Order: sequence, then C-alpha cells, then structure tokens
Amino acid sequence: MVRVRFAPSPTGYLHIGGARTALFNWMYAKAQGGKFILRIEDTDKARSRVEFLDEILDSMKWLGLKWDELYKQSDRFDLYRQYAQKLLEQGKAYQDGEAVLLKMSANPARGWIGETSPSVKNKESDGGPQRIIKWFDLIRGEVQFDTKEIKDQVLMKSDGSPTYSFACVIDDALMEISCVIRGEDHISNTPKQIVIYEALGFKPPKFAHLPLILDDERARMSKRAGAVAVSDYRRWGFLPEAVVNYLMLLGWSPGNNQEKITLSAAVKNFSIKKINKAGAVFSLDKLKWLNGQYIKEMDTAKLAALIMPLLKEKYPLNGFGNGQRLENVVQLFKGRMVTLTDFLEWTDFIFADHLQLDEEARQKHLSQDKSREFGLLADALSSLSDFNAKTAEETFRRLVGQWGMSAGDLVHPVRVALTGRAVGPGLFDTMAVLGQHRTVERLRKTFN
RNA sequence: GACCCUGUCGUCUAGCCCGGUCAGGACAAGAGCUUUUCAAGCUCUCGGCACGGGUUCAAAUCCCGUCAGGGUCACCA
Repeated sequence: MVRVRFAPSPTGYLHIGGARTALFNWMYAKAQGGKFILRIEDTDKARSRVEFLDEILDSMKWLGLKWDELYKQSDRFDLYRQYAQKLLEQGKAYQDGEAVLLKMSANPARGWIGETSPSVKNKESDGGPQRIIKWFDLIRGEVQFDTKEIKDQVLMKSDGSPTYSFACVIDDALMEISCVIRGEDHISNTPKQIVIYEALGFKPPKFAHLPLILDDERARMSKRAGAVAVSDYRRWGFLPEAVVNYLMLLGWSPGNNQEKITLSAAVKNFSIKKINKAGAVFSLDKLKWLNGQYIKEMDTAKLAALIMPLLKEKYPLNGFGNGQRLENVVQLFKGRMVTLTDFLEWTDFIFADHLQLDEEARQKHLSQDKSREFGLLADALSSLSDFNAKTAEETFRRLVGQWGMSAGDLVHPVRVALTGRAVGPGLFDTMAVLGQHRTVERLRKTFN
C-alpha cells in the first residue's frame, strides 16, 4: 500500500515550493492508488501559529489537493517521549541536562551502531565507529554518506518537545509511510534519520528528493525574492488549475510535449522516475501564459462567477444588474485577460461611478474638437430602437462615410471618450456592453 | 571550509537508462499576417548538449577529470 505524506510546518504561509512537494506527493499517491497524508509539524510552539495552519489548509484546498488523513505532531508528544525513554533504557541515547541525544560518536559514549549492525563494515578512524550509510533515492539513484559526518543528534529538546528528525522518523514509521518525497534540502537529513530508524528498530521507507525551485539568481526561492506564498498567487488572480499545471511542469514532464495538462491527465502519466534532478528556475512569464490559456478556455459563465466576488469587493455599492450583463462584459475581455484581476483594471469605465480619462489618451485623440461629429453620432445612436454592436457599427460607418472620413479617424477619439483609454477591445462591442444610454451620454458630454 | 546534489536554447523541458533520426516542444525575444487601437490568434526567425580528455566506425547519450551552480552543516523545520 502506497502511503505518502506532505509535512508542512505552520510557521509561515504555504510556500510555492512546498505546494509543489505536496503536489508530487499527491500525484504519486493517486497514480498508485495510495493515500495522501497531511501532517502538521508544529513541534516548535514558539513559532507555530494557527493563522498559518489555516492558511496552509486553505491553500491546499484551493489547489485541489485533498488529503486522506490529517495529523498534528503537537497531539503526539507523549508518543515521542515514550520512544525517547525506550532509547534511553536501551543505552542508545543519553541525557544531557534535560535534552536527550542519540549516541553516535565516541564521546561521550561509544556508539551503539557497531554493536547493533554487525553486518556492516566497521572501521575505527578518528575515535568513532564508522561506516557508509546509503539509500537508493527514487529520483537520484544511490546516495551515500559516511557516518563520521554525523554527530550525536538531539532527539528531545530541553523543553520536552521532540526535534524535527526524531518526530519525523517516528511518525513516518508509525504512519507507515512507504515513500518520503520531499525537497532536496533534506538530502543531508536523510542519513541522520536512517540512523534514528535503525536505533528505533524501524525499517526506513523509500526516499525521493525533489529538485528545488530556484529564483532568478538560481538560488532557492525565498521570501525576499518576491512572491512565494500560494495565497499571493490566488490574490493576484491566478487560477488554481494554472498554478498546479505550472508547478507540475517544474521538474517533471508528461513526455509528449504537452504544456497544458489537467491534474487527472497528469496523474495517468505520472512516474516518479521521470522527475528531473536539477533545480528549476521559476518563471512568472510562463505561469502567466498558462493562466491566460486557462482563462481563455474557461466557460464564460463560470469565469463570471469567479469574477463577481472580486467586483463586489471593489465596488461594494454597485448592484451589477443581472448576471447576463456581467457575462457579456466577461466575454468581451476574456481573450485578453492574463489574471482575473486584469478584468478589474480594464473595466472601471463600466463599473465605476465616474469615467477616468487617461491624460495621454486624451491629448492624443481628443485634442481636436469633434463636437459636431460626436453630436450627430450620439443623435443617430440614440434613435436606434435595437442598439447592439452590429447596428451601432452600421450607424457609425454610414455617418463616417457621409463625412468622407476614414473609420479610424473617429474610432480612436470615440474609444477614449467612452472608455477613457486609447486601447481596448473592438469599439462596437465595447459600445454594446456599455449600453445605449451611457454611450450616447458620454459622446454628448465629451466636448461640453 | 567540509559533506552532498546538479549541469541540453535566456527560462521550463523531450532525448540519456538501451550510443547512429538537420537535438524536438513551450515561455520569453524578434519579424510578418490579421486589424479601428492594444492584446489575443496564426506563420516564421533567433537561440542550446558547461569544458577537456578518453572508449567507439559513430557520443547530448558510456567512462574519467576540470569548472560552474546549488543544498546542508541548530535543543528551526
């Protein structure tokens, strides 16, 4: 039975790298028909906070990574104490003040490793029992460390709480984790933990160490390098499907040149052996591109439903009429949005109380007086009994033709007059979405 | 510094295990088409096997070395 776990510590928000670790664990569990376990490593009481726990859980749900079992290490302190006591009694650990340490080197007491593992080659060198610890990493192949690199490790801290490695080993063993999939930054923890497994008499699980996500400087992504919290991406208007899709492509590939791929399709294709060894630089550009693809292909009504709460937040007093009108606006901007928040930025001319005129656009397109044309166009448009993009365009082109102007001569000034900007979607679709009343009104007010 | 991990276009990657297809795709960049603007879309272009030795008829692929980058060295996780 495949059982994997993701073990975040609630001392900060869910990191984008952590999210990818969770994702690979989740995909592996699903691909193997196993269980995905979420374990909260809150042994550091001083740094752990409930707000962070809530945020992590929220982000996991948002990403769609549901867990089968949930544990908190703070509920299990008795367990860790019992195992520490056992090691003490067996002489494999010793006490230093209130802390409990695992015996490893010659000092203060000769190592137990040589005695309990007669099969391995022991070599007396600088005073300590020495051997090579190796494991077959599912991603990296064979990795080995010399025990002389490992010092006596603290198992239980002076305050009675377990250290990371001790709690981690006990939990992974007791929760019957079959494979530990975690970041590359844990490689050097692995031999230390294998030693603890042995001391406890547990069989170590398989290990798979994921490459790290790097920043532009090729260093591990950190808070100071920009956005690392999953919740930041959510707030900026990224879709969970896009974030998940992007993250899975960092260090893994379905192998068929497919870039846009759903979680369920990825699971079908997933193989831990196809995960890369080298760190991957995070590219916001590519994430944005993917997000834009998801938005373009999303059902308009669904997209409108995602945008509605954002609009209500920005314009608390606006009623937004019926859903159909919002859908029309969404339809108009869908093809050009990269994030959900782009929509808010571009549609203020529809939802805000007052039109904001971009100064540069005004100077470029409205500096010449076009009050005669605007007035006649407004009259013609207001007399339309069926006002829509098609009839507005016909009216517009007819007048422009009569005046011997080219369409462009009037299109740009009118766009600025209606939207406040020089750029935007097609003018007649914009008019349709703005509505007859406001279109006419803005045309009449522009030069008066 | 010690130990460990890694090295294919600027970036993410396919290919590597089982040597032989102009080293394929995507993002970004550049050009064009389309067009009432900006995007989008479509087409094209640019650009890479870190370096040096081997092995071999043949090396991105196998072996060795060098260099470069990263990670870890807590009573933090």
